[in-house]
Amino acid sequence: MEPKNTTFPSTYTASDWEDRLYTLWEKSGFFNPDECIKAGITKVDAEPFSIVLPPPNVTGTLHAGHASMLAIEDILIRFKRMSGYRTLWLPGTDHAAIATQSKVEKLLAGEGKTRADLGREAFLKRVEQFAQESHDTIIHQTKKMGSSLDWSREAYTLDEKRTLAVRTAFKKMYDDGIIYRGNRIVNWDPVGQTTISDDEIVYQEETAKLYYLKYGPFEIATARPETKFGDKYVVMHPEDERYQQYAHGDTLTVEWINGPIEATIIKDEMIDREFGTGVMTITPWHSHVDFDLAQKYHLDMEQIIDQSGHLLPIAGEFAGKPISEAREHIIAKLAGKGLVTKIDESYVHQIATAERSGATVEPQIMRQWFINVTKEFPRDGKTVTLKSLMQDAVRQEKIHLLPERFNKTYFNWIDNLRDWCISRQIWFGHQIPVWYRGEEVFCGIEAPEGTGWTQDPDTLDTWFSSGLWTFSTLGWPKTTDDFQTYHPTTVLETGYDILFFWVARMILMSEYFLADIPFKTVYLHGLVRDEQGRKMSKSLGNIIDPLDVIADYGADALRLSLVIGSTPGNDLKLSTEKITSYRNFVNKLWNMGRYVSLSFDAGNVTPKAKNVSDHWILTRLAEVTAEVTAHLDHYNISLASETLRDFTWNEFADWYIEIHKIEKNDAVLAHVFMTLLKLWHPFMPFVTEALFQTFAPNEKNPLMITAWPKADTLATKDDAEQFKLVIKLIQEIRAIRSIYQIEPAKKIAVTVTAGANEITLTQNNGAIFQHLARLSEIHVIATAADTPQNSIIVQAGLLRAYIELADVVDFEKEKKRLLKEKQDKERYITTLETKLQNKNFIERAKPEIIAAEKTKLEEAHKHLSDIDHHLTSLS
RNA sequence: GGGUCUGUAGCUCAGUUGGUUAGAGCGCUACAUUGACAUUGUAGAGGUCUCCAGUUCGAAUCUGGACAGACCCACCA
Repeated sequence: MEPKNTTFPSTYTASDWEDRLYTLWEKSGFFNPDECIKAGITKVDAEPFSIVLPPPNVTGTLHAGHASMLAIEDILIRFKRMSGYRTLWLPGTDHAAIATQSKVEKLLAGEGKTRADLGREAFLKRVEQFAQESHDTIIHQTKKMGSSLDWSREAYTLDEKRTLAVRTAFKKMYDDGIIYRGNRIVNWDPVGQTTISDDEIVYQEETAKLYYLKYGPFEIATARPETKFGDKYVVMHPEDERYQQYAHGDTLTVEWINGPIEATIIKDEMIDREFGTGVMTITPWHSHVDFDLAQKYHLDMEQIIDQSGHLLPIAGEFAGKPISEAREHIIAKLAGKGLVTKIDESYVHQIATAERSGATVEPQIMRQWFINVTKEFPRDGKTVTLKSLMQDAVRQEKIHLLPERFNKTYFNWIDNLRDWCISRQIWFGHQIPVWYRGEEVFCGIEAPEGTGWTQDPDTLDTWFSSGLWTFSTLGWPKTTDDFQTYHPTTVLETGYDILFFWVARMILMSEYFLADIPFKTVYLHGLVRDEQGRKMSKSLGNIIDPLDVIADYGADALRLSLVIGSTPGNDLKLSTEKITSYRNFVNKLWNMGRYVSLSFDAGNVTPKAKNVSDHWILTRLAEVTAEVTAHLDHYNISLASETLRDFTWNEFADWYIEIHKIEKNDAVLAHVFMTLLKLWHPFMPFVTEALFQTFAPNEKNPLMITAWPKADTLATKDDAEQFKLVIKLIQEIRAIRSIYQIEPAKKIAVTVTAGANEITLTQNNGAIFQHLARLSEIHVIATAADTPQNSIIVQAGLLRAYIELADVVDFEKEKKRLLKEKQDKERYITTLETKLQNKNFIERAKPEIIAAEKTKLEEAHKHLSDIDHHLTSLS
């Protein structure tokens, strides 16, 4: 039979459909919740469901990790939209200050230029041009994934509205004294020529030389002799008995690199007595711990190394030399003076490097802008700090992290949190809204009136603007409808690698400015790795480009492979084999549609269960609908799609469609298939919409906005149960065919029996066997209560089938098979009986479990007696 | 140094509060193939649930320990 629709090809070609369908959806306007309300699809007072897209950096293109983020979020959004929620998914991009600037600087370096050659204005133009190109690429890729984002609300962290939000936020914090400017020790990146935050540091293990130096009567150890010129404090533990003769504050003259200096004894408990000799000298200008110590005792601090990594005049003859060059010379000089006692060549330590430039971070004391995370202020009659606000949001379960174990990591991070340095010495970003004129300082949203003002040249850490993202995108500081409807947002879905960078900072900002949480649930996805579990990187050449995959396999296949097997907090391995297998599944679904189209009659036919197979499939459909809905409600996206896939392939395609070829009920077939299209739509929007449009072309009412299926059914459970047994029995019979290698052409004659008070074979499922004769070469010759002679027994529940195979079967072999089965069964019965005779079990186990065990025992006894009976009949 | 997680079939992993004779996909083996689909179907083989001890009537599941691995945080100079 030809398909009614002769244009229904036997293979689904994703590229023929995807762009067309995305345009169809976009034109419909239904990505925008306002349009859904206008069209009556969503009720005005419906519960809102909102997600703001974690804005990709405008540094280039999207990778597999972005693709997985888009897939997960789109699934949640499409599911909720179909379920009737007022659903908003808001897109945007991030200017990503340092990352973007350094990318452009690299491009410039290729042309032999630096940012200084261009000047601030021309350089910024260049960056913005690059950012615009990246933006366009990213939007194109995002659409290719099928993302149902509301483009009418698109935002950019550096656009006009977000700039207003940033300046408003800065001014408020400045006025409240939360933001302050101060001389403090910061992480200086000598290559990027900017400060960076603690989180932008990557520690790398390095084997270096550890020098043991004579410092007066003491011996100190250092890996960095070049910082030691100004060391005039020597620190030891107050309870260290070796140094009892020295008191805190004592001074003594020691011979040092450039001649004698006066050293002061400091006693402090932070010293580890076990390390080296238990004595160290400090360099407050270039070490965080030393700085803390110097502040504690009000010690002098002196700069030794300049911002480009060269030694200052304090180094005497070494002044002007870069660190790397100076180190060995300094040691040589010290050795000449007899001050080097030992050199440990294999000292392993962690050195701090800048994430972006790769340079070794040099701590420096500099004048920078900070957010004070420990400043106390009143809130609702209590005294709070930014730290405590961040802790409480999660501790009081206003925000749920998924998986929950990240709570601990989160609290741990906050405990160790220091003031956040928010100023950066780069050009691309939000320039700090502070102006100076002589001693005057002005902070405002606009530049101050009058002449002679100059704006602070620094820009803000990019995470300052991203921290405002959940509400700056919704119109804040204005009180817009969007803000009132969609904030706090429902879910934040992002990678666990930016929990601190971003998630924590959004909580900080939202709690401070709105006294509210930014989102209720945080779904933290893992990293996408290659098939061997390695990170994807250019140098390994193992990058899977989402666009390539979409071109070769289609967006739906990519989405499935990114979602199935992916659980919150765990990394995902992606391989082409995996993508291929889901492409196959997409095609399988397409062909199910092709089969359904053979008998599909447009027009709404109410499905009515006739055959037991109908009762079965409708009951299962209802069960699966309920399961999938529950899984999605609990963010178990992988489980939801696996449940659906198993049902679609193993039950609907392999059984129901096969049976439909014999026992037709077109209305039920079409109903189940159409319901499956809806259930699958969030996971694979393209192929489901393509099928939907093929069956019932309706561009105004796409599948995308049809109502999510309900889990009720007209079928009866008993009939469904009965059919399950029949399926099981057929599987047993097929196994026999395989065991005895009975050729497929040969029909098997089967006698089916069931006891009078047990499940009986109705006219209907008796018919199934007869019809199945063609399908699985099973031929039911009778239904009887008696055991036929010389036959093989198979059973499913209380159904039994006797297969008459006298001409093909070696009955000695069959006896052996039965004896083995008997042994297994007896062992099983013993286990069950022991269990059921156990008083503790009877008293403590749940009644359902006991009942289930009893049924199992009953069945096992029945099977055993059947086997016995059959064994005697064989001999 | 502190912390988190993982260890189940050859591979990738499910396994909800302890209770079916421990599951799936891929791979492997055998068979089938004009059929909606060779991007398919049917069946099979394959597991001491890393190891040891404990709690319990009962442990893949809970507790302690060992071993192996992954990751995060932290400038012991």
